[in-house]
Amino acid sequence: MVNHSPRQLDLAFGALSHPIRRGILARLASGETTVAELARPHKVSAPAISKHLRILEQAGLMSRRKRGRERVCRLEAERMKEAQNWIESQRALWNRRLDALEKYLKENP
Amino acid sequence: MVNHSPRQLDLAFGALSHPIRRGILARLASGETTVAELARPHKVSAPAISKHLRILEQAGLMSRRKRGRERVCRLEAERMKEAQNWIESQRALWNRRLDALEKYLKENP
DNA sequence: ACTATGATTAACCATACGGTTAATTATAGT
DNA sequence: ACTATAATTAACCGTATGGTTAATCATAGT
Repeated sequence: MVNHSPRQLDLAFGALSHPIRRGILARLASGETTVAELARPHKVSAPAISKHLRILEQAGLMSRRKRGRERVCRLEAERMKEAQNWIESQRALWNRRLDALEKYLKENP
Repeated sequence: MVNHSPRQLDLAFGALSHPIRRGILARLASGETTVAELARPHKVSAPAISKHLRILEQAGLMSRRKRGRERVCRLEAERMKEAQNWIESQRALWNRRLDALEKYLKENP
C-alpha cells in the first residue's frame, strides 16, 4: 500500500533537490550497488553520503539491505512515479490554459 | 535562454517540497492572481506567504508583477518542465531495467 | 491630507540541511 | 586472535527553512 500523504511528496521533492542525491538516483537507475560504489564519483566524506542515503530512504526513493559488511542500495520507483504524477497533473492544467489562450488570441486578432 | 545549471534544478525541486508552495502552484495553474488570493486558503501569516513566493520565484516557477498596490503572480511552466524532464529521464532508465528483468525471468523460468 | 489595504522587510526563534572529523559497529580475511 | 574494510553514529559548525510579530512602503479611496 502506497502512502499518498502530502508529507511523502514533501520528502520526495526535498530528496530530489540536491545534486549528489540526484546523482545517486541516476546511478541506481542502472542497477543496484553498494554504498562505496555510490560514493565514488562524489568528493564528500563517507558520513555525508550516508546522510544523503538516509534522506533518499526516508523519502521512499531508495532502499538498503545488508550483504556481508556492505549495504546494497536499490531504487524504489513508486515514489518517483508519484512525484512525476504531481508535476504532470500540474502541467496538464497549465497547458490547457495555454491552449485556451492561444485559441482566444487566434479568434480575436 | 533557459538556465540548465544543476543549481536551478535544486531550487525547483526544493520549491516543490513544501505543501503550501505546491498549493500555490496548483492555484496558479488555474490562472494568475494576487498574493492575497493565493494566501487565503492557507492559515499562515502574510510574511510567511511572501517568503514562499520568493522561493518559488527564485526557483523560476513563478513571477510577480505590480498592479496598483497588488502583486499579480503568474506560473512559469518552463522550469516545471525541466523538473519533469529529469524525473522522466530517470523513470525511463528504471523502466527499461524492469522490462529487461521481466524478459529475463520469462526466458529463464 | 488622512486612512485603510496589499505586500514586503526586519528581527527574532526553532529546527533541518550539509558538511566535517573522530569514534563505533560489524564483517572479511589471514 | 588480529587487522583491515564497509558503513554508520556522534558531536560539532555554519547556513537555510519556516514560522512569528512589529515595522515599513506604496497605492487606493475618501
